Amino acid sequence: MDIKIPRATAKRLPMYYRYLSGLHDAKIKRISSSTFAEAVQVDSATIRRDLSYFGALGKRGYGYEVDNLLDFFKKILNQDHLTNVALVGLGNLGQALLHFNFHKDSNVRISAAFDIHDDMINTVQSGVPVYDVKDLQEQLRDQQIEVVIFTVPATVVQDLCDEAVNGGAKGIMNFTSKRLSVPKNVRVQNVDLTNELQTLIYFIEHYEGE
Amino acid sequence: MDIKIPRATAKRLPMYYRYLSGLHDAKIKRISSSTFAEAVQVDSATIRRDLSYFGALGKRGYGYEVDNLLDFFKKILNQDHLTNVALVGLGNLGQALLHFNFHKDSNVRISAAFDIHDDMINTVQSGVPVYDVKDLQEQLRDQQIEVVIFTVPATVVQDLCDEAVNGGAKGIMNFTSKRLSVPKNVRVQNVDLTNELQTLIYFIEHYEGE
DNA sequence: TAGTAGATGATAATATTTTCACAAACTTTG
DNA sequence: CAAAGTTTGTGAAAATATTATCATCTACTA
Repeated sequence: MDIKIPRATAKRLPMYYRYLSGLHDAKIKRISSSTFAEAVQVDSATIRRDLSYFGALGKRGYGYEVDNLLDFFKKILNQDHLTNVALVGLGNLGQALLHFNFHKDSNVRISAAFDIHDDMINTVQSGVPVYDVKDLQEQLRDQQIEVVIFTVPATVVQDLCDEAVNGGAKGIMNFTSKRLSVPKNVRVQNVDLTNELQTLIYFIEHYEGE
Repeated sequence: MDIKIPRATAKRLPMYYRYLSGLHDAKIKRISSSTFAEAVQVDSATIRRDLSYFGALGKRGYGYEVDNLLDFFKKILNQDHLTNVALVGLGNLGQALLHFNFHKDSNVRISAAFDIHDDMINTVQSGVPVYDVKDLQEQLRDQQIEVVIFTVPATVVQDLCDEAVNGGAKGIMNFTSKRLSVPKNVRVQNVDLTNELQTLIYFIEHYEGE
C-alpha cells in the first residue's frame, strides 16, 4: 500500500474512483479497460498501467471486478473514513464551497469554517460552525484538522497559511493567485480559476483541433 | 506567433502573465529568471526554456524587461482584447463565479448567464443578464460567445454542452464530474473540486515530505 | 577601457509519462 | 474439453517535460 506511484497516476485516481462508484451504483459487476477508457477519456493502456502499480487487480480475458476495485480504491484514497476539512474565508466562493456537497461523492466534509466578519463569527452556516479567523491555529489543533481550503484575499493568504501550518495543517487548497510558501512536509494544491480560463482560451486559439 | 509550444508550457503562461502584471504595477522594470523562479515556484531553467519558445525575449547578463514581456504575453494570451464568456447554471457555484471578478486580473468577463428557473430568467444578476437555458444555442450564436462555463448538475451537462457546441462554443469549462464528449475542435477544461481535494489528501498520506 | 559578476539561450542529460504491441492467462462456447 | 475469443500486464519504444551545464553576452566598476 506504500508503493510510490507516479504523480500523473495519482492525479487520475479520484476520477477512477468516481467512475467506479457510478458503476457500482448501477450494479455493473465487471469492466474492461477499454470501456473504462472511453468513459474517463484516458487511453486504456494508461489505465491498465495505472492499476498495475497496485498489483494484478484484473483478470485476463475478463476485465476488472468493479466491487473489488472499488474497495481497493476506497482504502487507497482514504475514503474508508471521514476526512474533516476547514474552510477559511466566507466570501462568495467560500459560501459556494460551503454549500457544495463534497460529501455526496467523497468521504470529505467541511467541518469548520473561519471568517473575519463579526456577523458571521459564532453562527452556523449550512450546518457548519463559523469561528473567528483569529482562532484558526488553535481550532485546527483542537479539532485535529489537517486540510484547509483558503478562499480569502490574496493579500492575507500567506499569513493565514502560516498559522494553519502552525496549527498542524498538512494540506492546503489555495484558491488565490498567490503561490504559497510552506514547509516541505505540507502540500499545496492551487486552484486558480482565472488561470484555468486563460489556459482554455489560449488552447482554443493556438491548438485548434487536437 | 503560431509556434507550437508544449502543453506544459502553455499551462504556465497565465501564471507568468499574472506575475508580470504585478511587477508592472509595482513599477519594477527588470526581472531575472531566478527571481521569477522563486516567486512562481518554477525552476529558473524551465522559465528560460518556456520564454525562449517565443524567441529571445531577454538580454544576457541583464534579464528580462518587464514591460516588454508583459506586452508580449498580452498578445499571446489574448489579453489585448475582451473575451466574453457565458455561464450556465446559477446555483451556489454559478452565483459565486458570477461575483468572482475575472476581469480584475484578466481581460475576460462573464457577459451572459443562463438558468432554468423562472424567477431568475430575464433578471440581471451582478450586472449580467440571465437568459432561459432553452435559448442557450441561439444566444451564444447571436452574441458570438465561444467560451462557456458549466455549473449545472452532472445529469444535464452533456445535453447542454451539445447545444453550446451547436451554438458555436469552442471552449468549455466544466465544473461537473461528468467527462464531456465534444468534437475535436472543441476544448474542454475540467475543474473537479472533489477530485482536487481527494488528490490533495492522497498526496498528504502517500508523499509525505517532497 | 579592461576586468568581472551576473544572466540568458542553447544544448545536452535526465526524468517522467504515455503508447505500442504481444505473450500469457483467463472466459466462453460449442 | 478443446478451440476460439478476450483482455490483462508489461517490456520496450516513443513522446514530453524538467534540470544541468556552459559558452557567450551585458552592465557595471574602477
